[in-house]
Amino acid sequence: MSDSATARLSNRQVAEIFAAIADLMLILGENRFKIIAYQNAARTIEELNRDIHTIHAAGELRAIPGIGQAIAEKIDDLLTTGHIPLYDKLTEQVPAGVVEMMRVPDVGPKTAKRLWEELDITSVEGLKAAAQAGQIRVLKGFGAKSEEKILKGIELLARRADDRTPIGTARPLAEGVIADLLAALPEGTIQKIELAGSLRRWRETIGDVDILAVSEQPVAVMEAFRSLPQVVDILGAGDRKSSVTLPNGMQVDIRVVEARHWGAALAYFTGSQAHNVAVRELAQKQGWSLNEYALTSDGHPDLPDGEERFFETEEELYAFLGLAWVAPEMRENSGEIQAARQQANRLIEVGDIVGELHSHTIFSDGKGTIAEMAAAAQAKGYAYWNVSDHSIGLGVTQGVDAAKLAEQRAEIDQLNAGYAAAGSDFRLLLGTEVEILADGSLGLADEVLAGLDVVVASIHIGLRQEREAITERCLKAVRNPHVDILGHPTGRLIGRREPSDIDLERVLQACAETGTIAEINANPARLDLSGTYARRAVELGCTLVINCDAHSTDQIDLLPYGVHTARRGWVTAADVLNTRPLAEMLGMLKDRKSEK
DNA sequence: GCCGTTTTCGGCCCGACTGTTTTCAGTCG
Repeated sequence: MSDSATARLSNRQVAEIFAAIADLMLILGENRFKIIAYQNAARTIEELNRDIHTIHAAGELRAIPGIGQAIAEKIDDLLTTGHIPLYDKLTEQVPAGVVEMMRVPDVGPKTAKRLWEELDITSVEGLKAAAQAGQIRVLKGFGAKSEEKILKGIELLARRADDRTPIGTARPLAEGVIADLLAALPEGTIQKIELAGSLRRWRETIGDVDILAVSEQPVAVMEAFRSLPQVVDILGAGDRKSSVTLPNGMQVDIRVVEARHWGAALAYFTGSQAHNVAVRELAQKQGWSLNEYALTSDGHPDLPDGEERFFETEEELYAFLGLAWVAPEMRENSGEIQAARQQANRLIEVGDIVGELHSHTIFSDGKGTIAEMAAAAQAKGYAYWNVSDHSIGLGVTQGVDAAKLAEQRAEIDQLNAGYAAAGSDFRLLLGTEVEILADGSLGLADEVLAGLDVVVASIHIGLRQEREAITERCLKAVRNPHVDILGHPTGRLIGRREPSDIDLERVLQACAETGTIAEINANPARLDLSGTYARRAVELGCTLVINCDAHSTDQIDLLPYGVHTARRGWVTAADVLNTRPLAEMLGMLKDRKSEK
């Protein structure tokens, strides 16, 4: 940890420290419930949609679920002094390499501890050498196979640089596995098959792919699954459950259940774990024990123990427990169970989106012409499409200036006249994605922006500015009456570039005050705003827009990534600008300008 | 360590698979 108490820790960094405390306690054999408390705290902090410094300053740490007196004090220590005495003490007791060893698949805390204490192994490299030399089999309970497994695990660890895969990579691969598996089996072998786990919840990064299927021939499904051409390694091979890895190192698990178990099994394998625990606790209070197959009476007031209830759908299971069906995207134990007691949440759906307000053409870095993009939009059933090429001065790409915009306007007018003549209601709009320059001024003059239909303002350069500078820069753009939409607000690229240090709380507040629309960029590399911040934006009273930021006609198909990200933020169609028909949408933007 | 329309103390989710065992512990999800 840094000696400087002034170094500003991000929510993620704070979360990592609490997760590290939990890891160290695992090795030292601390009370397991205490460890769970630290793990829960780490997870909660990681997923907070407000800056932890803000919450700390407001004295509201204890209001965060899972943060009690003891952990709140430790957060206070960390944020004010840069240290947590307990953490410092734990790191002195356990070599860092021993914690690292737990990252090797199939090496857990017990194994790591024994290897350290009994063989003095304190690093992954040392572990590899010992396994190769056949030194581990001498331990009681270990054999040659254990050594093989460890070496395989280390290889796997090295192969995947990051242990989570961006959803944009994972989803097509997972869908390919399902398609190939269905094709490899005689028709009808599999009655039902669905992605579960974090993919079904549309998390932005995926740990393992979970696939759930119904079949009366589980063994045949297992064999076909493990024989798929893209399988490079088989990690587990049971009669109803198998695990394999794909060439990119991603793990895929499949599980086959009976049809009557589908509802409970799909809920179970969709998770999240925290959501499952909360649902099970709820079941328990009603006298039922819940597993991945069924509810079983256990201490029920009116029933003998052991009575089973099966559910063919998730809806039936939730209803039995007195809950409305919970959308998978909401299942993070962040209030969704309380919400489902009241009523079902009608979240936004892909079909609610009727237009796109952020797109590129060959006038900047896009690959399609205006006409080609428009044709793709019409084919998609959209009612409108805003052409918003980058403004000049972005450096990495050519951009539009006043003259180019006039050229685009002429082309758009002509195309629109054609649509009108053909009796189509589809309309092209002219906008721009104007650069928010380093000082907060914009890449095009106000007079030029005033002549456009919908203006998106975004940051692409100078993303590493310090917090105050980049926040002020953004606020200035948000307050500009000609700016309608703040594009991909944090500039992050998942797994490749951290978000800028922008104070989103202040920026979103300003959006709410000025009526500037905050974007959820649907490109799976961005998903910016994230689900958690989208939820915060709605809480603060912002209107959102979900845009594909398409640079080619096929990128129109990225929309689901944006909509499901919005659903992770509990967003409804009413919260989103481009669910509105053209006239209403433009009216909202106009009202906003007159208020500014 | 957290938490409370059964509790401020006493709970805290459940099962498959693996390897090395002869009945189970460890790991994982």
